[in-house]
Amino acid sequence: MAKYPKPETECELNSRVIALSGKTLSQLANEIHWSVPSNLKHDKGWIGQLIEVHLGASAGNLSEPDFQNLGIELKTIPLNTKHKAKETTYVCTVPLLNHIGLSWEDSCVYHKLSRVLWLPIEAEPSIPVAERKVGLGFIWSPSKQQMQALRDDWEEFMELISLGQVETITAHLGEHLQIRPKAANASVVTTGIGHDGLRKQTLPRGFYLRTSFTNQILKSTFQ
DNA sequence: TGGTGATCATAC
DNA sequence: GTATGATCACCA
Repeated sequence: MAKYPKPETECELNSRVIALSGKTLSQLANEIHWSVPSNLKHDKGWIGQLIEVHLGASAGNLSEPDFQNLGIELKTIPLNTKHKAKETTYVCTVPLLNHIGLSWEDSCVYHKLSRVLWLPIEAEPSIPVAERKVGLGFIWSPSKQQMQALRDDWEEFMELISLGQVETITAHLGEHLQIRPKAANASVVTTGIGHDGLRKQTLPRGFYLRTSFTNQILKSTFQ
């Protein structure tokens, strides 16, 4: 029997989230005999994976929700001293090929964000990783307005991509969603559509949620 | 000092 | 390379 079996219901997941709130990362790491890195420079996904184990998320690299049976995606939110989101949130890879006719409802952004368990965690560099505390997580779905806003950004991006303008897209575009590189380094390439309409090797990119968007979610939840 | 562009680890 | 998990590092 696993020490942290997967939660069977949303209610059960919620109780576990409440149990995690207020705990430090060293407490959580000690429970599963993990050592705490002194910084996250070489362990950028460490906190996310630590939380996955504690909540009984299906570990692994499947392109499925973290809690498949519940259809819920887990996302940690790094907070600064003002308790605001410090970083943008990665959503998924940008489809650069075979996206013709792809509808919003069939997009990875729509699916990933339809139901999310947000878990705020202290992330000030001045606080040692071990002493950082987990906040109170909550399960969220986009409001009608948020959904429409995300859709508007997504459609704008997908139009540019289908016109072969991927390389003109910068992180400045998009009100709530943005597109930035998502790769091991700048020499990684994937196939996309060039400005001439032909296939072209280009840098893989991902969709990210701006901090203003996640902060809006935090505010409406905790105000 | 905040946001954009770049990068890190790991499984397959 | 792509998928998972994100934060780092630098420049405006």
